[in-house]
Amino acid sequence: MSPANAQLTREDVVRAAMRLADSEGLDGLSMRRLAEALGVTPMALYRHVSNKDEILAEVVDAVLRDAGLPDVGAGDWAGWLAAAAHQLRTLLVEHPGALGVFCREPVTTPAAAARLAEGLERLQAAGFGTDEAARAYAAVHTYTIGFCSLAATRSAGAGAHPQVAEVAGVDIGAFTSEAQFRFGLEAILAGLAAEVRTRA
Amino acid sequence: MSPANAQLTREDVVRAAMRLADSEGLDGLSMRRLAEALGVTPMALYRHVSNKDEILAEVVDAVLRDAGLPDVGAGDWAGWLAAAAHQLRTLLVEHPGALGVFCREPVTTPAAAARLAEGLERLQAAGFGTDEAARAYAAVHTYTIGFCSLAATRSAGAGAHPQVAEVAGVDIGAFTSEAQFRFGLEAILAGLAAEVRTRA
DNA sequence: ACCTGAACACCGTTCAAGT
DNA sequence: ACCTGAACACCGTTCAAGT
Repeated sequence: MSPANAQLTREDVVRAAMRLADSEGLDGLSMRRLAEALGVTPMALYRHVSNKDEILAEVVDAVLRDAGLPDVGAGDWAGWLAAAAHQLRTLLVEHPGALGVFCREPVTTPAAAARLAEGLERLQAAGFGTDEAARAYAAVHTYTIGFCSLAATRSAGAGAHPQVAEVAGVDIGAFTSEAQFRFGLEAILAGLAAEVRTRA
Repeated sequence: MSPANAQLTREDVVRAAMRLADSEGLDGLSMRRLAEALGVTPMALYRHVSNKDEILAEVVDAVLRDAGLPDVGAGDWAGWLAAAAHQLRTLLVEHPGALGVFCREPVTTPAAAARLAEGLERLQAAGFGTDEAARAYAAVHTYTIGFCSLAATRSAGAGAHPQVAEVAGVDIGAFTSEAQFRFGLEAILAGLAAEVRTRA
């Protein structure tokens, strides 16, 4: 089945891990299944990566790098943050393997650092202080990760949970809709805008 | 060692699970270790609960019930939401087992439903529409879970990760401080206040 | 009714060995 | 240099059996 006559590379491992996590979900990504998908024994992977966490970190970096950074006109800090948040949400929905990493450990890969650096630059250019810019970026980032983390529990199992639709008369499913994401994001951005206005 | 002469009860199992998760972290809570702590074989647990998820759900409900609801004067919707968020954050830091459940599945236990119901009541009394109230509650809830999820990755291992302090010149550790939590929370609440003001 | 022993189908990872 | 086989120390859960 597997046409992998050629030698296995680190890139092969990472790309296969992305595909496996995309299709099977985060729980479906195991070293053993990954090895199977590559037509190789589990231990062969350890020639190319030192452990599973390293694979996941590479998956995150690949996903962020593939996406690039939001293309928003300079000067519009809120627009950039919003675009970055929406883009990150889309990525994490499509790549549950990456979401798992964000929830498990601090993500400090090159692509993540580049993203943070550009965010800070735009915020500072708009009048945010150094600390304030970091806090603003972190607030949006935290909200986005949290939202995706909750959203994943509602969709991943595809019926794993009893599909509880209502709690206290509220449609729980709507908690993870895109409209809900936008609502909360805009509240944060409005709050940040008010904050920076008082500084200026 | 174990003085469990008396018969095992469901309550015993849940309380032991809380203690284990509190002391060993979420990863340390396994059926086998839980059984060991109770001086019993793993399968004995299945007489009292149907699976691990059920234990975790009970842990969440016990934690929320023990905490009660914030005691804030009527009329102050923002104060109540802020108190509820800070309280939830404290609970989740102290009980990583509960955090794991929030990140894994929709929490719809009685105590969670009571919490949601009171939040909605207060928001609606303050002029939020039915949908708007649910969205406002969800935004704060999402932010809080997300924050705690990220915070847990920085502290749980207690040095499991290389303690990367700086990314792009920013102190990553500050992303999960209580001051940062307050900052983001206040931004959301300010945004929500502005939103409801335009409705009124 | 309550608990145990043995087993099934999984994990991540290490170590010694093969080519 | 690259991969394999066997093994270690774990998981959650089921099933048949013991008392």
